[in-house]
Amino acid sequence: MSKETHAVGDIKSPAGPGRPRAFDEAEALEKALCVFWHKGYETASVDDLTKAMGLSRSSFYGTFGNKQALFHKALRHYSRRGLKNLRDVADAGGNDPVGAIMEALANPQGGRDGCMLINCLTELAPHDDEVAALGRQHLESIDEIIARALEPSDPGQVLDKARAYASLAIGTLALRKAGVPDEQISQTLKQARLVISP
Amino acid sequence: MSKETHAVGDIKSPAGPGRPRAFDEAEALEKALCVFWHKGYETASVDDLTKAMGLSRSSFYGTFGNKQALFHKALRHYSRRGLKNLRDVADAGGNDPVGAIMEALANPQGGRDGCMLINCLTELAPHDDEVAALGRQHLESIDEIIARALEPSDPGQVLDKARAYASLAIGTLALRKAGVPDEQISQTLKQARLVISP
DNA sequence: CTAATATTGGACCGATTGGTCCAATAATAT
DNA sequence: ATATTATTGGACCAATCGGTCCAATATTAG
Repeated sequence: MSKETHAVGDIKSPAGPGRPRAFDEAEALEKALCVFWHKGYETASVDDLTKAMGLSRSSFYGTFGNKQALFHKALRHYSRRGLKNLRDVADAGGNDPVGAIMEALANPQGGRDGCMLINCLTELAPHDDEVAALGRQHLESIDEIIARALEPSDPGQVLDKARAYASLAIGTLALRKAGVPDEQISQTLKQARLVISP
Repeated sequence: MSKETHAVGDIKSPAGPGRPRAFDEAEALEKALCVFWHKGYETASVDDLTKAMGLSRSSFYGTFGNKQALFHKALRHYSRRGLKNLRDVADAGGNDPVGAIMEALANPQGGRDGCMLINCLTELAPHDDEVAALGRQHLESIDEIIARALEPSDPGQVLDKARAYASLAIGTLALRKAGVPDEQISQTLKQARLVISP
C-alpha cells in the first residue's frame, strides 16, 4: 500500500544531489513530542506542531508524512527513551532500586502533564490498535525492569509484584493531573510496600 | 455574568404555562454521559451527542446551554453515582471490603473505556480547573471510603494506606486500556496487599 | 552549466467544528 | 381564544481542521 520502499519511519531517504536538510529531524521530532505531550493528540493541531517545530507546512508533510505518522514516531521515541532512562535509574538506584524506579515513574519530566504514554493510552488506545500495542509493550517492559530490580531480595512472584508496583506508580499520575501536591504523592509512594499473598 | 438566576445546573426552569418537556432530561444526560465516556470530551461532537440523546440541536442548546456545560453536568453526575456505588460495594463487601472496592474501581462499567472520571482527568485537568477540582474531590472521597473499610482491622495510617490502594486500583485502568486481559489484572489486584512502612 | 532536492509561504481545498437563528407546529395554562 | 413554552429541522455562521498544491528560491552533486 505504501508508494515506495523507504527506511523505517522515514518518508524520504534522499541519496543523490540536492539541497540538504536545513533542520535537525531529531530536534523537530522532539519539539513535536512536547506538543503532543502537553496537548494530547487530537487537540494538537498541525499549526501548533509546525510552529513549535519551526517548519513550514510543506517541510512538515514532506518529512513526516502526516500528523498521525509523526505522532506514532514521536510516541515510539518517547517509549524507547523512557525505558532507557528507567533502566539507568534502576542501575543507579542504590539500596532501594524499586523505590527509585517508582519515583521516576510517578515524577515524569512532564510535570503535571504526566506520562505521555499513559496519556495517549487513555486518549487513543481503545480506538488505535497501534497505540494500544505500543502501550502494552511499554508496560510489559516496565514490569520486567521492576521485576529484575526486585529479584535479588525476593525469590518468588517477582512478576506479579512488579505489576502491582507499576500500577501503583502509574495510578499516582492521576493524582498529579488533579493537582495533588507532589509531597503527598511522594509520601504515599514511599510508605507503600507490597506484600503478595500466595 | 449569567443572564438570569436559575436552579443549579439548569438553563431554564419554566414555571408558567406552555408545552411540557417531551423527553426525560435525566435520560438524555445519561446518553450524553455514555458518549463522553466512550469518546472523550473533544472527540465527542455535538452531532454525536444530539443523535445519541435523541434531541434536536435547538432542544440541546435550549436545555443544556452548550457542550461544556453538559459535560460538566454529566461528569458531576458520574462522580456522584460512582461514589454511591462504591459505598454500597464497601457495605456489602463481606470479609474483604477493600478487595471488593478495588475490584469495583478496576472494573468500571465502561469495560475497556475505563473510568470516565480518570479519562477526563487525563484529558482535561491540566487545562480545565473545574475538572481538576472535581477530580481531586472524587479521589479524596475514594480515599475516605477505603480508609473507612480499612479501619476496623488496622488502627494507624489508614489514610496513607487507602491512598496507595486507590492508586493501585486506578493504575490498572491503564492496563485495561492497553488491552491486558481481565484475568491478569484481577490476579495482580487480588494478590497485592500493602504494607505501610513507618 | 544542469539536474535534483530542500525550503518557504501562502493560496486553496473540502470537511467538520461549536454555536445561532428562524419559521412552523404542538401542547399546555389561564 | 390567547399567551407561553417545547419541539423540530434545517439554514446558516465564522472558525478551524488536516491536507494538497504551487511558484519561487536556495543549495547541493555531478
